[in-house]
Amino acid sequence: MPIEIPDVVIDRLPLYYRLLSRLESEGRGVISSQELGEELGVTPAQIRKDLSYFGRFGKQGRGYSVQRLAEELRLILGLDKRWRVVVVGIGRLGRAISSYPGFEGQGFDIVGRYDANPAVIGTQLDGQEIRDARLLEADLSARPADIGIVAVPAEYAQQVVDTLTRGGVKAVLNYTPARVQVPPDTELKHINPVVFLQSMTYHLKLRGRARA
Amino acid sequence: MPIEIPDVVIDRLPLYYRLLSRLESEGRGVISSQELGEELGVTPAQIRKDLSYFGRFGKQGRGYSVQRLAEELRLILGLDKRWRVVVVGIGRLGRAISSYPGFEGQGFDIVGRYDANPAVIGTQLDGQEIRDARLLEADLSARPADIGIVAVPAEYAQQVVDTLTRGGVKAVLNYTPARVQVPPDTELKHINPVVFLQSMTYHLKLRGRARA
DNA sequence: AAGTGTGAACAAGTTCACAGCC
DNA sequence: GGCTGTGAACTTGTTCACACTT
Repeated sequence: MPIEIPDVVIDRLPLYYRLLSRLESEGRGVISSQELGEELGVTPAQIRKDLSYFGRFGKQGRGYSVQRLAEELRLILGLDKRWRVVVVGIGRLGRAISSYPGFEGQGFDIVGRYDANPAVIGTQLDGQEIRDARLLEADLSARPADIGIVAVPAEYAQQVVDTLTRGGVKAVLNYTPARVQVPPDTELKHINPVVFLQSMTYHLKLRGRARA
Repeated sequence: MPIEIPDVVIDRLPLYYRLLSRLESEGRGVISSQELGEELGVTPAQIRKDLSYFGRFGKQGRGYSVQRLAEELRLILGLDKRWRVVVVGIGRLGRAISSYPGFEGQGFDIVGRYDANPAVIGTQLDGQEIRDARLLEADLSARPADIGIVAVPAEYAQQVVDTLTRGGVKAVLNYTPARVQVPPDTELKHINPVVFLQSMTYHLKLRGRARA
């Protein structure tokens, strides 16, 4: 692909993929951009344009083969591979995330769980031992990982991220409210529920539903 | 404000606010858009433009009063009010979310926790009883809530959301992978870690770090 | 001198609309 | 006839650059 593909497009693909994947399992054969759009709340033109960055997957007058398109999206997103994920910080949140049943089926293998709390280190979760966070760097050099999920207290976020990137991790999902720095070749995304809520309250306030 | 404020602008305000709030507690008096931008990875022009939608908060030649700007953002985002939040689905994830210490300090009160599992109903969490999800609708009409957080199994997401909106909730944070419908006057945001990971693997794949 | 606020220029992203193919 | 793929038109969002204020 010679031209640069906008990030917003990439971010929509998993949405398309999820629906296609469901339709595929339901045995649906063909679908139009019209119908996809209705289902997803996106304009049909948007979907066609997005897909056209990657190739011509549809048939005029007919639509898209659900199976074909799902497979193409798997390839585009790299979901035909398995990805090695480490989770650092096995508190309440880290526990919930790392046991999330949705990862495995989508090609994400939790290959390591780390914590700094002596009461937690050495205990088992889903049949896997939680390891001392100090071993993270050595573990990564022995057996690299692709993705790091960070769910430690905010004040440790940066040092954990540094360890991850030094260990060759090229994508970080940060559940901490701290903004962290990563090298330019590393993907970084933040998940912070407070930020989501705060932008929603702006709209709520305009509707006058606030209480003192 | 006569003109419409873009949603992307609203979404950046909590980011600005978080930094300002930290600087405020550190006693920092004044800051320029330049420095704010460096700290946040945003251009100074972006910050000035965003703020200009809401008023003139800076002083030429000087910058912004940290305290003043933090206060203005609190007002804009409605963070001077307290917001009533109910959490539906108290499994591992719902438990982690609803006990997240960041909410309370930011004006979000968890006023109700609901689950459908008899083993969980009636138990305590942070000194609050987990209630039968079937009581949600009645509870909401007696004591309304502003925001609903949904962490139930995906197949129940829509019916929970319907109950919430029927009960007058005007903002929903959906932790479920299911796409749900809400009335047009209701805010809806999704948090789905798999979607985040899937868009990151697109970039990872381009760097050739995948394993079979 | 330094830094805001903002119209104007520019860039990015979305939708239109239709030629072309099934 | 129906629906894709895609340039072109349009809309939205970002950056520039400078008049203005302290």
